[in-house]
Amino acid sequence: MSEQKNSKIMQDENKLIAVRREKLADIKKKGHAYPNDFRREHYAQPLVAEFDQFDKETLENKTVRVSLAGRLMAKRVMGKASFAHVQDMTGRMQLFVLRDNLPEGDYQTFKGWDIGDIIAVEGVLFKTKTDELSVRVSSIRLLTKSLQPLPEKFHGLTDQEQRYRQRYVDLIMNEDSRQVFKIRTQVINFIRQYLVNHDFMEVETPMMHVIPGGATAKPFTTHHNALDMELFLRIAPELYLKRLIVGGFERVFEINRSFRNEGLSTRHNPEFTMLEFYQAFSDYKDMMNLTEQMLRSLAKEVLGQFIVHYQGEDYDLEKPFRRMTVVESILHYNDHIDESDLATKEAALGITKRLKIPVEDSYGLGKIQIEIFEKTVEENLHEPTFITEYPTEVSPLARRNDDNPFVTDRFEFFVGGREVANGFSELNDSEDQAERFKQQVEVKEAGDDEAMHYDADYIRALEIGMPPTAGEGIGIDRLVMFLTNSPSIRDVILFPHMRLES
RNA sequence: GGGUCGUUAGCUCAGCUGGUAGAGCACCGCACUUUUAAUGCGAUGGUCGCGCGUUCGAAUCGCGCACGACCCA
Repeated sequence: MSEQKNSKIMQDENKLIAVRREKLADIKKKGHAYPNDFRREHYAQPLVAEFDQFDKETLENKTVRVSLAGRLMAKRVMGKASFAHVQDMTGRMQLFVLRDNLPEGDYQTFKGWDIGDIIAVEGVLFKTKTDELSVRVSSIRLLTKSLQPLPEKFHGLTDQEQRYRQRYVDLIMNEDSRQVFKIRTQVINFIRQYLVNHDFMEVETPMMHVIPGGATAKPFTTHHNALDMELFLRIAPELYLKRLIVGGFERVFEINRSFRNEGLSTRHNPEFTMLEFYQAFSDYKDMMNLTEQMLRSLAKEVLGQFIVHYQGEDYDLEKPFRRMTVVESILHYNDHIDESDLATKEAALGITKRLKIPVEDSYGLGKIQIEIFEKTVEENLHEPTFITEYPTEVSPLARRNDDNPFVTDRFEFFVGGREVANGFSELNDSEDQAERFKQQVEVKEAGDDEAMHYDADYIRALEIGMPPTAGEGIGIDRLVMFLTNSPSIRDVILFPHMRLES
């Protein structure tokens, strides 16, 4: 029967896995195959940090007993002696496994283990002929049998698709990848601490919205069975965070996952992480200053320096960030456009025609300016740059500028040719906000499914009274891309959305 | 949505104008007490992404599809 079963396995799985499955069956026959009674006392990297400085003899005299656990990543058997590497969450440690240092039979067992197995070892630290800190192993156990072979050790896992789909393998094999996600965690920790230190309060607001708001984007829909109602996954937490400002929590932030039902690209994942923060009694200029200081400190903290290397260019975040208006930036990057070309809708339409930018009849001058900006300016904004004075038409939640109501007190922050942040003085005039919502609804009814809904409860909140406030959203994924020199958003998301495997 | 490139052993990749499928590593066996891509010898391993077509004959040529990467809107 076992013969039959084995031959079936051979048909179903490749031989490498079948061999390992037989080894596992053997272990199961002898006892518990997945023991969970080992407790390690040390990690690889800290041991290197503490003991690598000592020479051979000093180390021998210290007799440092250690116990480690992790994944077997290399195994070099030379008769009765072997070298191996075990990898834990901090790094790798070399093992020197000698038959005569182990209990009878254990060495033979060890030789049957595979790269990828999870093992536990005990022994004494020493240095090899080549001066590598290692463990002279006196006890060794298999804790978890690995059935799937890991990629070949020299090249590792290089196929991008496999790295995204099987991130667990990518993390085992690629130090670079581990580093990216460690930095991501540090970025989030730093930002959280930075804001907390500035009296901000971290909050959690709903991810299921009855009315999707706070951004112009297509939402995902879902359904609540008991209430029999359609719900939307949030596209932004903005309107809830500002309700909290109304409620008297004058500085709030949320590191939030938001969802937008758009295409996939190297800059877009359907779910993404954003920081939004709001501060009462401040304006968009305060937000720009805070952003500049926070990003500067962030780079220094997680990279150890102000210089960021991104895709072949160096960015010095210590220098003051550039600031220019939307119109200024268009003029700066387009020799053939002058101010009068952007002053009226008719003139601006001449430019879009010349640049072959598709335009809808419903677009006003503000929207047309932004289309020109996105087409001709955005990708050129490499140096850290704040772009200000966004048209009111494309900023339905932002406060109008006191001197020029055509634009709002809003900015976006760009670096490396990508938008990373968006902030503004908040619109707290409930009547103006109601008007803007109505305009959005009109645009929506005209066919723009990214336009906003009318949110009556939000208007009610503003009527209670929201103090003068400024707020901002920062795309954490894009920020991490920049700081880790990652060309694709998928490189900084542990499990990026992929099509189904065929 | 459009274009370009890719998909061959567990992994990394060769495979020319069509003629019985290859290497390295891994795996299996043997040897080996300081290696680190360990080494030496030997063996095993394939629905060439999927489908249709052209052909005496297709990994190779054509068409379609799937998935991925990059570029463009």
